[in-house]
Amino acid sequence: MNNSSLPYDDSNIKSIVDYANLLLNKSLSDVLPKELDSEFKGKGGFGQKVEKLYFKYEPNSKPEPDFYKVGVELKTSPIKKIKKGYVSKERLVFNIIDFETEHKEKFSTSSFWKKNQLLLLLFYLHENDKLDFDYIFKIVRLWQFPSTDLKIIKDDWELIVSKIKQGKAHEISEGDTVYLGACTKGANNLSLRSQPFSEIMAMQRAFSLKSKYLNFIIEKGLKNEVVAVDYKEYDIILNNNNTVEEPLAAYKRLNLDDLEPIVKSVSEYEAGETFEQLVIKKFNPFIGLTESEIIKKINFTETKAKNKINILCKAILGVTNKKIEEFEKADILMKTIKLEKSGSLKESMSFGQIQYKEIVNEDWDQSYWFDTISKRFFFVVFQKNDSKQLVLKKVLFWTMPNKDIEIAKEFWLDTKKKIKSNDFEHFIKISDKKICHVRPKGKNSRDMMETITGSEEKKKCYWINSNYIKSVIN
DNA sequence: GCATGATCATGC
DNA sequence: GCATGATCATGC
Repeated sequence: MNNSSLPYDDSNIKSIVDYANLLLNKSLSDVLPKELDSEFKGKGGFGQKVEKLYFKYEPNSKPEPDFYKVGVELKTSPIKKIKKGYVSKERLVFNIIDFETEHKEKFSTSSFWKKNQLLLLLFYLHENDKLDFDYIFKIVRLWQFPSTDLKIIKDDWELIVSKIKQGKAHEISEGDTVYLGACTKGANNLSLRSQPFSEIMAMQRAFSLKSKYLNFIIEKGLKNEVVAVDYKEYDIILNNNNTVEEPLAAYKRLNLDDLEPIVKSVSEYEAGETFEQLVIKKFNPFIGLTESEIIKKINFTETKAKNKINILCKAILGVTNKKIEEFEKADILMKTIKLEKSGSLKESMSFGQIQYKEIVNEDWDQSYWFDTISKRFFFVVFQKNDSKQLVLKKVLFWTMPNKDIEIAKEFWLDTKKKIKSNDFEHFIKISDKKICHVRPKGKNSRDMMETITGSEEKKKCYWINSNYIKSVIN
C-alpha cells in the first residue's frame, strides 16, 4: 500500500472507517467511475473488487490484516431479506487453515487471531436478480469480539488444533465447534491437504464464523448498537502480558432484548473449562432428581405448558423467559428426550415441515435438512421412574458424524426426487433405517400444502428415527 | 412393542 | 393463522 495514492489514511482507523462509511446505502456502481462497470461488473470475487476498486489495494492472502498498519481486516458478507428483516446469507470465511503450521502456535499467535482480531465488516444486501456492482451496502462496522465470545472462540480454535494434533484433520467438522467453525473450502474432494500427524489427506478447511453468529452482529449493526470489549478480560483469555490496545473508544454494552447469556462474565469459568463443560456442569447437581425435585430446588414457577421440560432446562442454565444467547449465536439446538422406564425411546424427533415448493429447488449444501442435522445438538435426557415421574438422566452435546450425514443425504435426495415427480406415497419410512424418515404433521389430516404442480398434499415433516437417537445417547 | 398416521398446545 | 415441539391413537 502506498499511502499517498490512497483516498484515506491507512495508518488511522477512523479515517479508514469513515471512508468505508461512505459506502453505506450505496452500491459500487454509485461510488465508482462508470468505466469500471464494463470491466468488472458481475464477474465474481465481490470482496476482492471492493478491496481493489474502492479501497485501492491489491487483494492478498498475506498473514497480516489487510490494513496492516492498524491491524484491521476487511470483510464483505452478504445479507438477505426475510419477512422479519435481514439475516446473514452465509457464513463468514476467514483464512485457510494450514494444518502443517497452525498446531505449532497458541491462540494468541495463531494465524486466525493475528489476522482477524479486529474486523471491518461490510454487509451488503444480496439480491438474486442484481449484478454485484448493484448490491447495496447496509451495514458498515468495526467489530471486535466481546470477551465472553472470545473465550468461546479460543476454545473452538483449540479444539480444531487438537484434532490436527491427533492426526484427525480429516474428521474435523463444522458442527464440532461453537462460534468459530472450520468450514470446507474448495470445490470438491480434490481440494485435499496433507496433515502432519497422519497419512490421510484431509479436506481443505478455513476458519469461519457461523451464519447465526453473524445475525447477532447484524442485529447490533441495524440498531446501531456498539459492543463493549473488556480489555482486561482479553488479556486473561489470551494469556498475554502485553495489553491489547483499544482501537476506538466509543463502545458500550450489548443489550439484545430476547437473548440472555448463560455466562455473564469470563470469570465464571474455572481454569481450563470450555463453554460446553460449563453447561454440563450446571446440570450435574440435578442428575438423578425428579422433575418436581428440580422445580423445588431452583424455585421454578410451575407451568402447564407442553414444553415445560424445555423451560425447566433453560431455568437450570439460569435463563428465564428468553432464548439462550450462546445457543442462538452458535446455532446449538437443545432437544429434550424422554425415555420410558425400561430405557426404550418411544417417540422419534420431529423437525420442520417439508416445504414442497422449496425443496425441489434446493441443493443439499444449502438445504433445510442439511442445515438442521449439521447443527450442534444439546440433548437433555430424562427417564421415567416407577411412579412415572421424569428423572434427569444425563446431558450431552452431539454432532452427527459425517458418515451419518451421508445417509441423511441419501434420504433427502430420495425425498426431493419423489416430491419432484409428484409421488407423495412412498417416502422413506422409519423401518427403512435411513436415520431419518418422513411422516405427516399437520393440524389434522385435512391440513394441506400446495405442491409444484398446484395440487394439495398433506403436510409432512422431517423426523429423526427414535432408535437412532437412542443409539446416540447411549 | 413397534410403525405409522393423526392431532394437540403454545407462541409468534 | 400457522409452524413447531410434543404426544396420542391405531393396527399389525
